[in-house]
Amino acid sequence: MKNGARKGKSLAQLCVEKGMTLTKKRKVIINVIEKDPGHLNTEDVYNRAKMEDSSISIATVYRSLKLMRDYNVIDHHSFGQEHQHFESPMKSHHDHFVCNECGKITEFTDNSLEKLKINVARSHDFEMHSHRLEIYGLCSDCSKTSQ
Amino acid sequence: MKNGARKGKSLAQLCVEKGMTLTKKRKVIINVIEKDPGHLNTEDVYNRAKMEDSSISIATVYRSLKLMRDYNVIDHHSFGQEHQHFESPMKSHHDHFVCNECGKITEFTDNSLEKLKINVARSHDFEMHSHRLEIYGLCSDCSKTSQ
DNA sequence: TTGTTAATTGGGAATGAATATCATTTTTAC
DNA sequence: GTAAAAATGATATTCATTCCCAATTAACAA
Repeated sequence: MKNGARKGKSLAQLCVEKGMTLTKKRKVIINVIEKDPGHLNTEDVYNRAKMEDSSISIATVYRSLKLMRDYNVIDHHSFGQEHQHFESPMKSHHDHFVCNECGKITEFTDNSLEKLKINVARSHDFEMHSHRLEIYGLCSDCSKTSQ
Repeated sequence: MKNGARKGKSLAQLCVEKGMTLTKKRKVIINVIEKDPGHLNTEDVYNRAKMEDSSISIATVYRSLKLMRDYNVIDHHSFGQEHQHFESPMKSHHDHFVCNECGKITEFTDNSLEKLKINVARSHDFEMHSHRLEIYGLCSDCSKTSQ
């Protein structure tokens, strides 16, 4: 399976395989992304990267993230009106719950949903490369307190 | 059903029901959205609205769209890095294919997919208000020519 | 190593969509 | 009609993202 094959490889390895030059700055950025299991926006990545290398520029962060996006080694999302978020594709594919109340983003996976997506694309003669599903509403915490 | 109940009502009616003031300018904007069956971005709406009322300002278009969004009488999307798109919710819910090559956005509906989304949200104790699914890849035209 | 060339970078300017401001106009409620 | 509230137009502002260019670093043949 696609994601299975990726597991075990570091983000750095993936970047090299795709032909990206691994500079010092990029290593720092990659490191930041790999360390964090959640969703990071560009500002987050920048702030954390600066802790390791204070000379790093926001432009480099933007460029590197864009590059990794283009090379398909990281996933990016833009939830609603929010800024772009990035996450390492090391983990297998998942979708998101976005809470309209507290803004919390939770991941979930559902195999039958994944299969259905593939079927739907196929039946519409669409060659699927990627997909994303976001479900908006109230997370369990917020739906309790709003009663 | 939710969308079924909406069918037949005009966007203008919906706005009034929700408590929005129906000004001349807003009528023009509503008219533009209702006329177009597809996806409009803010610039599109502005350009078309100006044909009916040349005095209309882009600020008013932004304000009106934002208002209608907040009142849940129109749907908005931001596909990938693209700008926001709007569409009338008169039509029943649908998802989108987004072609990475030509940028074309196609709608599709799949009932079993819809049901599955509901089930998944329920089983994760998430109170679903809305959802969106986008499938990225190559449309049938582009996947042919790229061979 | 060293030199040469290409790629990367830092910092600040530029871009562009979206929002805020405020004086003026239109709506609404009476 | 009139007064208060809401909406509008024009423009300024914000803010994430990208561009620009000189300086730095990487790649690699000799």
